[in-house]
Amino acid sequence: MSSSVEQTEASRLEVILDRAAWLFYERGYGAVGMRTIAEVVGVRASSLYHYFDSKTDLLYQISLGVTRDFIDQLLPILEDPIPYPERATSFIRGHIELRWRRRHWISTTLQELRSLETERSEEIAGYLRTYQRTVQDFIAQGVAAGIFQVGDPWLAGVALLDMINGVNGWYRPQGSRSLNQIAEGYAQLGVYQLLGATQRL
Amino acid sequence: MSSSVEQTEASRLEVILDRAAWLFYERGYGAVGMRTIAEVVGVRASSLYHYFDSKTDLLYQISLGVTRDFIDQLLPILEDPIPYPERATSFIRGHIELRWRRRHWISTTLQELRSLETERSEEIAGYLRTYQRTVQDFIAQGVAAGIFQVGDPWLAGVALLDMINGVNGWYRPQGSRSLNQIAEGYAQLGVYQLLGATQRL
DNA sequence: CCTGACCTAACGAACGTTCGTTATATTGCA
DNA sequence: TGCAATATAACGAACGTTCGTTAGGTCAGG
Repeated sequence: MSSSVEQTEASRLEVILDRAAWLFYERGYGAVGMRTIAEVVGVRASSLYHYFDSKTDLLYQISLGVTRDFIDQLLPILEDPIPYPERATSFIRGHIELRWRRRHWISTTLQELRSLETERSEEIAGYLRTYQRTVQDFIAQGVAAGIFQVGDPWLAGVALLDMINGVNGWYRPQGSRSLNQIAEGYAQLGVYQLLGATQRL
Repeated sequence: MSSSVEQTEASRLEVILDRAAWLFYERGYGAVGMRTIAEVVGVRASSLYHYFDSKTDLLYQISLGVTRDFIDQLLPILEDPIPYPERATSFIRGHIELRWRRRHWISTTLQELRSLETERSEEIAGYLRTYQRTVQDFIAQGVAAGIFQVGDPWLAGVALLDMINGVNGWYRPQGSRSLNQIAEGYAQLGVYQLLGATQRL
C-alpha cells in the first residue's frame, strides 16, 4: 500500500496547472494574475515560484502537456487496422470528446501561443503541425485507396479539423444536443459528406 | 471641392480603431496598454479619452462596427434570386474574403467578448447569433427545396461557419495557395460535399 | 539536520484613468 | 465684419492599484 503511489490523487503541480488553466480559459491569460491563481490553489503567490520559473513557464507546461496528450491519445486511432471510414469516425468522436474534456487546457494553448517565448511557442506549434499533417496524410491515403473523394486532401484536412475544433465554441451541456449526439453527427457529416466516403448500405 | 467631404481620408476615430484592432489582434487585448495604442496613433494616452470613455469602450466600438459590417454585407447574398448552390458559394467566398480583410477586427471581437461589460457583450453575441441563424435557416430552406442533402441543418450550419472561420488561423499570404484559391476550394467543398448539393454537370 | 514547501514583505514597473491647462478652430450674435 | 463664446483636440503630470517577481525567513518530516 504505502510503497505504491496512488493514481487517484493528483500532485500539487497538476492541481495548480489544472486550476490555472480553468482561470485562463474563463478570463484570458492576461487577465489572470499570479495572486488569483495562488488563491484558488490555497497558497500565496510567491509560493507558486517553487513550481514555476515564471508565469509563461506555467503556461508552457499547460501547452506542452495537452498537445502531447492529443498526439498520444488520438493519432494512434488513425493507424488502427480497421476500414478507413471507421478510423475516421472514431478519430472525430475521440477528438471532440477529448477537446471538450480538456477545453481549458487546449483553448488556452491555442489562444495564448503568442504569449510564450519564441522558442517555446515554436515547439508547441510544431506539435500542432504534426497533428494536422498526420490527419491530412491519413485523408490522402484514403483518397489514394479510393475510399475518400476529395480534390484537395490538404484543404479537406484543415476544414475537418477547424470544423471539429469549433464545437467547443458553441456546445453547452444544457443544450438540446448531447456531446455524444454532436460527436456522432459530426462523425457522419465529416466522413460521408465532407470527405465523400462511400455511403454505408 | 471644398463643399464635399473627401471619402478617402479616414477620420481620426477610425484610424484609432483600426490601429488598436491591429495591436489587439497581434498581442491580445490584455497585453496592449492605452499608452501603446496612443503611441502608434501619434498622441498621448490621455488624448484617447477624448474619443472613448474607457478601454472597453474602444473594444466595444470595434466589435459593434465589424459585426454589423458582416451582417450588412454578407447576409443579403443569401437572399439573391439565384439558385441555392450559387448563393451558397458566393456567400462562402464573400465570408472568407471579408473575414481575412478585417481579421484584426473580427478576431479581436470573437476572442475578447468576455472583456466587455455583460450588457454589451450580449448585444454583440446577439448579432453573431443572428448571423449564424440566418445561415442555418438558409440551409434548411435549401434542404426543403431538395437542393441540399443534410440530416441536421443546424449542425451543418455551425460546421460550415466554423470551417470557413478557421481559414484565418492558418492562411498565410506567402503560402502556396492564394486566398482566392482557398475561397474557391472551400466554396466547392462546402456546398457540393458538406451540404451535399447536387453535383454540377 | 537538511530539504521541500510555504510564508511575509517588499520591489520596480506598468496599468487605466483623471486632472487642469492650452492652443486652435468654429460658431453666434451685435 | 469683428469679437466673444464655445468646441475640439491635444498636452504633461499625477492618481491609486495591480502586476510579475524576488529576498529572506519559518517549520515540519524523513
